[in-house]
Amino acid sequence: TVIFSTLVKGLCLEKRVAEAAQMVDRMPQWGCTPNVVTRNTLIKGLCSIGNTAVALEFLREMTSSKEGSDCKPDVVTYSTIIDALYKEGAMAKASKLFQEMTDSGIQPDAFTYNVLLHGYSLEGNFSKVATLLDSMQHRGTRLNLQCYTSLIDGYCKNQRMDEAMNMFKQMQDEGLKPGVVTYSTLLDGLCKIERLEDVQNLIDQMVLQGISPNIVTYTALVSGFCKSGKWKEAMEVLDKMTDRGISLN
RNA sequence: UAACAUGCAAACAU
Repeated sequence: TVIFSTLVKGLCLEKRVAEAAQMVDRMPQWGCTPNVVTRNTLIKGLCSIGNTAVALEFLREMTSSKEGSDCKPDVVTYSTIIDALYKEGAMAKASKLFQEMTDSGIQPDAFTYNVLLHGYSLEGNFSKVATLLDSMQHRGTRLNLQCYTSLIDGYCKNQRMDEAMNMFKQMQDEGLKPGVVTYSTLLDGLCKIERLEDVQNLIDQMVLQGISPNIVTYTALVSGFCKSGKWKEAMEVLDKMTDRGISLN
C-alpha cells in the first residue's frame, strides 16, 4: 500500500490524475488496499488539476466508508480540500467544510487554520480572523511560520502595514524565525506602498539573520523600485543578483 | 531494536 501510494503521488505530480485513479482502483488485484493516505494523495491530485468537485465526491465516499476501514477522512483530507476551495476563491464553501470537519470531531491543526486565516485576511475579513485565532487558542493550536506569513500577507495586501509589522515582531517573540517567504512578503508590502527606507532596513536585517533573498524577493524589489521610478536602485538589484549568481528570468 | 507514502505561506511580464 505504501508503494502504491508513492506511485499515485508520482502520477499526480505529473498531472496524470486519471491514471492515478485507475491505479488506486486496481490495487486490490495486487492484494493491496488503498488507505487514507492513498486516498488523500489522490484527492490532492484532483485538487491540483482543479477538480474539486470530484475531490468532494471522494470525500463523501470516505465519510460513508465503514468504521475501522482506514478510509475515514482525516484532518489531511479536509485540509486538502479546504485549501483547494480557498484557492478557487470559494471561502464560503471552505468555511462550511471546516464546520463539517469540526462537527464530525476531527481536530483542525495549524495547516487547516492557516488556509482559512490566509483566505479571510486577504479578503480583509479580520473579524473572522480574530474568531479563528480565538478558536486556535481555545484548542491550544499554536500559530506556525506559515500562519504568521499568511497573516502578514493579508495585512500587507490590505495596506495595514503596522499590523503586519506587529505580527512580524510577535512571531519572533514566540521564537519563530521568519523565513525567506516571510521576508519577501513584507518587503513586497513595503515596496508597494513605496516605503523604501524600511525596505532597505529589512533587507539588512534579513541578511543579518542569514536569510538569502531569492528570485521572488528580488522581483518584488525590482517591481517596487520601478513603480517608484527608482531606476538606479532597480538596476543595482540586478547587479546584486548577477553577483550572487542568480540568473535573470 | 529498524525502513517507507498524503495537506498550508511570498513576487513579476506581453
